[in-house]
Amino acid sequence: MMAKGVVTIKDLADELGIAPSTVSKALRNNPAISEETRKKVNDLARRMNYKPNAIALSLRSNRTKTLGLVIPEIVHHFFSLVIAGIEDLAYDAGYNMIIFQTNESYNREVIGVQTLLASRVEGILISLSKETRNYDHLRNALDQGIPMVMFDRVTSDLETDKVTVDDYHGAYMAVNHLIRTGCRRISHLSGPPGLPIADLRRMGYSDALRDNNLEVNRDLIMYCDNFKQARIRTKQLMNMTQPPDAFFTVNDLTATGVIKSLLELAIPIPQQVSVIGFSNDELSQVTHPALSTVDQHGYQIGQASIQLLLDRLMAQGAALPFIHHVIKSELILRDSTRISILSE
Amino acid sequence: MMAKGVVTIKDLADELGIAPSTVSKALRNNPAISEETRKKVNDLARRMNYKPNAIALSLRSNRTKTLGLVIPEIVHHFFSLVIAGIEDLAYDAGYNMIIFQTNESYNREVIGVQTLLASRVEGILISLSKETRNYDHLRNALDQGIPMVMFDRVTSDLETDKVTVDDYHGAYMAVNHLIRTGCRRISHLSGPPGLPIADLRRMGYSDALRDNNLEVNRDLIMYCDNFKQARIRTKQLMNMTQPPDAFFTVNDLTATGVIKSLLELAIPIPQQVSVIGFSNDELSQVTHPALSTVDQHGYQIGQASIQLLLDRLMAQGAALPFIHHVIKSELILRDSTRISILSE
DNA sequence: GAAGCTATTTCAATCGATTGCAGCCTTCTT
DNA sequence: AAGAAGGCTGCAATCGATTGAAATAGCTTC
Repeated sequence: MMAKGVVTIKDLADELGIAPSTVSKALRNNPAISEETRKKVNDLARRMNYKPNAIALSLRSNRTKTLGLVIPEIVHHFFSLVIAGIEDLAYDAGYNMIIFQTNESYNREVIGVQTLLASRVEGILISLSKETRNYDHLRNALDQGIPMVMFDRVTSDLETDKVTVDDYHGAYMAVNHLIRTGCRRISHLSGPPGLPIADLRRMGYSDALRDNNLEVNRDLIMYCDNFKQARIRTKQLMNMTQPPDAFFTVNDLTATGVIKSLLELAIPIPQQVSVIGFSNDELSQVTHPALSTVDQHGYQIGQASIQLLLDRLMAQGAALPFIHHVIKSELILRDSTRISILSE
Repeated sequence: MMAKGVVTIKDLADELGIAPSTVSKALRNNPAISEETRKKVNDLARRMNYKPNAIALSLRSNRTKTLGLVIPEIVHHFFSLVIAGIEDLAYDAGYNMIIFQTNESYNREVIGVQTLLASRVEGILISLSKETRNYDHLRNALDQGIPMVMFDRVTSDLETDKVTVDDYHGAYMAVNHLIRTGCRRISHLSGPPGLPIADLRRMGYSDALRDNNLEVNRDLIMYCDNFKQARIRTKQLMNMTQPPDAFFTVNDLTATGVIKSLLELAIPIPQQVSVIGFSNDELSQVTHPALSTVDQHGYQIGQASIQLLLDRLMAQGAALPFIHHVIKSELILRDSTRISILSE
């Protein structure tokens, strides 16, 4: 049975000795078809396990029920959370997701977007690669009328819906908490300048200091966003004549490097030095002491992004205003920071 | 310019006053077309930013250049590594990936596979959900001639290519190392019975004990595979009159729970108690002490899986033998285990 | 000048499904 | 008994691109 591979409407028609168009109408419950024929067709379709060819349907309807996702790296807890959020809602709305990872390469991002366009995705979700400075590939997509939502790594050069976390405010809250618990020399291990999320977090850090009448000391700010570098930088910083009494890092992995180095130096956390990361990765609950951090709510970012895209698809090209949805970040206090000692 | 949306071959033909078939042949460098026409067509195509409609091509050629991936959860370091391995090679081979996550639900797995079939993917990569006991949805796909590769969570009920990590051997190596470094009462925190990867790791544990003439003590084996439970179980076990001197856990997150509890109990690691996890997640280098573990090589598993699938697609349905590719696991020794003290 | 060649181009069918319209067959009406 | 009406079914075009076959134009040759 069914050695021929895939069953088409024509196969059903031939089997029953009727026209393909009749079969099609019967399957779609067109009222012009008699009850008898309808039943015959449906029965046979079930028996032969007929499934409509989505490709043919797409060609005819010009709808692919497919969305494209372009993402820097899947192997990041944050991004995989975003993907999960997107997947879950896309699935409920009956959309397939084609996923491209750019590995932070601009070239792959361009090719990815082009491939998605060739596949006739109905919409695109994208988080920009670290290298991306030119947006022609995205303008191209927008010109073709493909709706787009940028999330997390966005640019103000394009008019699209956007979803970001309030990096600035998250950083501000974190640093403010450090100050309120008595820290005065707070070091910041930051991401590369020019990367918006890193810049925003650095600004939040600086502004929190200023608002508390603390000077921003450039010697305490380093560009360092991974575990290995953090190990080195921490020891350098702790060797200063006036070492920091707290670290605020651009991500959790960097913070774990700080913690590890501090433990090796036998510096008590948080009694002598406090540490706050950023992301609330899985690993933040696992360190000793458990890491205080800022939750980015990746799953919600994913959900908000796909929701904006679905809304726009629903609107059928009606001119909805562009929305920039800012997801609230949340300060998660664990054991790498002191309990608030200053109350106002 | 280009307000009409997407450019088709017919648009080019109308613009030049020639037939669509001529345009098509010119674009594909058919020798029957004059140099002059070819140039005119290619120039216009570039100017109007013509891109062939992949849907139409798929319908005609019956090739979608798309593969399907069904995976329990994206938000797992191991699985995201696998996806990355798959993505990278699929991309190089010119294939798109449609991804479905089942969230460990059998129903979603069935729907996912059916959707992939409707989308006419050319092949399927799948890691079974924890619930899956019936394989009709997969047999269905195989009957339609869709090649399939199962990875990590596989079943012997189906004849397909498979890629797994040598869980048994990894566990055996881990426990053997514990014994060689002097541990005698080794507890195992295991995954649910019936889940092949958990069963294999438990067997590796038991066999290593037996081969070293140690008894398998059922009191030291617990079903516990997450951080929270591990915190509780560890304290229970350490309260025994003869507490364990080592823990081997089914995954890294569980191991981090053990470490945290031991630290709280002020039990020195590895001097009094050793710990080995399984996976080599990002978090294993982050604990204090850094966690010894077994690397599953997720990225390679992904690469091996997609390679098997691509090979089969290349073979054009020729009857290749089914391959079960077992990826070597690797014991990663960090600071939660002692240095080998017994040499033979 | 008619037949034959060659170089180009167009026609038409195809992939699988959908759908407005035409057409056929019954049956009812007058 | 002829014509109208209504119920079903089939025809053909369509979506975008490809490709073998047919057609056309231009040119040579005897």
